[in-house]
Amino acid sequence: MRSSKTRKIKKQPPQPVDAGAQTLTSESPTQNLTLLALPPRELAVLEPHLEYVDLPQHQILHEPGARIDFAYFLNQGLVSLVILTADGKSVEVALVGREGIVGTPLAVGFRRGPHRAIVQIAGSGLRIKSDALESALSHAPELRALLNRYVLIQGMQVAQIAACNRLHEIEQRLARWLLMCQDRIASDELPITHEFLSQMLGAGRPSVSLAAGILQRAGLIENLRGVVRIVQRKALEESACECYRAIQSFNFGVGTS
Amino acid sequence: MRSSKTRKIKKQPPQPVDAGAQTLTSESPTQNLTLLALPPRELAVLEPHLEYVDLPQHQILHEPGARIDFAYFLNQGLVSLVILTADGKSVEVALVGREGIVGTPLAVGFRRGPHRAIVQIAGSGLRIKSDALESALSHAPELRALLNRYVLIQGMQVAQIAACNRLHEIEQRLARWLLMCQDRIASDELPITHEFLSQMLGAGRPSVSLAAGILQRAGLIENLRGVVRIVQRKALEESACECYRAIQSFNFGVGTS
DNA sequence: GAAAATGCGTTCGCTGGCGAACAGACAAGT
DNA sequence: ACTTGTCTGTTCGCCAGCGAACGCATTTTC
Repeated sequence: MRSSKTRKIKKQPPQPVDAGAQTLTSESPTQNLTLLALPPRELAVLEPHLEYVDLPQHQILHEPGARIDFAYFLNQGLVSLVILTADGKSVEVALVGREGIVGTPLAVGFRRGPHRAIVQIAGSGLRIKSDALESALSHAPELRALLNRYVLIQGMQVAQIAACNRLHEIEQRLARWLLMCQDRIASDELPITHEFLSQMLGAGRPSVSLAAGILQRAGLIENLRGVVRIVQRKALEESACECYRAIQSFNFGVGTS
Repeated sequence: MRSSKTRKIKKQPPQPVDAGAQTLTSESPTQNLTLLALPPRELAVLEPHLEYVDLPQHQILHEPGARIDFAYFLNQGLVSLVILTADGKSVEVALVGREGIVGTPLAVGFRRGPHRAIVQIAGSGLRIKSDALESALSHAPELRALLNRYVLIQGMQVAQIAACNRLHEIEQRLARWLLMCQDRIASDELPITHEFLSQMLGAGRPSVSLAAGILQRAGLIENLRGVVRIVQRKALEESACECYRAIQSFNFGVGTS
């Protein structure tokens, strides 16, 4: 059992959810891969309902069991889907960047989901109201197909994480997480604390610090205050488990024949 | 590392895959909940392509990375989706009974998936060729919706298992598995060995025997040779983790507002 | 009936990781 | 300057579970 201080993952400084919201203009095209893959006609259907939002670190996009009011198409940054247990522990079960969408339940008409969606690395994105998305879906078959495909792929990734959680040790899992994180953001400096890492990996904080220390002494990463810098990307891949490559591979080659 | 004897989950007695195949007749209506939920018009689209099959224990329906030739709608029995690692270990990541479908990748047009699908408890079902399913999908919007919804729900279940694998102990996980298994078959006698259980739970066989011994001494179950009998269902639910109820709840209440 | 295979129960040494605790480094605010 | 809060590094006792091994019972095969 964790202390009550860390039971809630992070106390939010009070900030209006609408901070930074503005309409998408043609001067600021999206970088979200799902939106980019849409045919122009369908993008035009969505566009009037898309709203630009900044996503500050640790902002919570939706809570387990609560209404999901928006779907988010990320431009940059990283969102974790997390399961919280009754005794205050937590594990990350999926990781979303600009390749996907936050709010998958909406893709099949559900308005609630069992996960917390929390911004791990600050970024930005376009959001759309649940109602607007649902009515758009009936006029956008390609979007529907893309989202359903993404739901399946995310399921595969979750399954791999399930196996990894059971079979692999913390050092390998830490390496995997750092790599998956770096794949989704530009920099090689990941602004994240060991405490947060421990909650993503479902491990104790000392275990994370220990594993991170080993990786640091091996010259693969560097532990700064609230920042992990990736020094030797290639070597880090070596010390990650097979799950890393497996999960990455799901983003393309699985389908079609 | 396991001994080479147990590396392959089970050597199959050579049996023709088509054993017991025959056409679905109106005298043998399906018990598969997905098929039963279809409007008659769409069921009629599928029916000429559905083929009855017996599913003997330990039959493998598809292998990771290999072509998926059929989708299966189970009538009775239980199929596990399993991830195999390079070093010969295995974990179950999902469990399918008559509520769903085996071959989810086909729902979005993929022909391969990363899991092994293996029959845990013998049963029967209706299968359909991948091609037939895909062309049927374009004329059966309700089927498409049902399958996509199932893909999402299965993803939620996998996520819960991912958390469970990380956070809960083997005794609780064993109880969860036995309950989930019994929910999907009629009897209270589960024909499964500790060895298989250990591969589903991603644990060592002695750990399973030990946990099963504790549950037996507590009067909750009875360990026979190749069979686990559930004696005190209610009490068994008590000793399972919260994940059991969570996973069950996904099969209904999550969606719609 | 004998031999072989299968499955369960149990033991034992070992280790990864937990949980609690404390010290020291750094950052921000006053 | 001092204080307070945050973050990392490290220690320590403890235990769940691993992996290998052995004995024994039951079932299957020949």
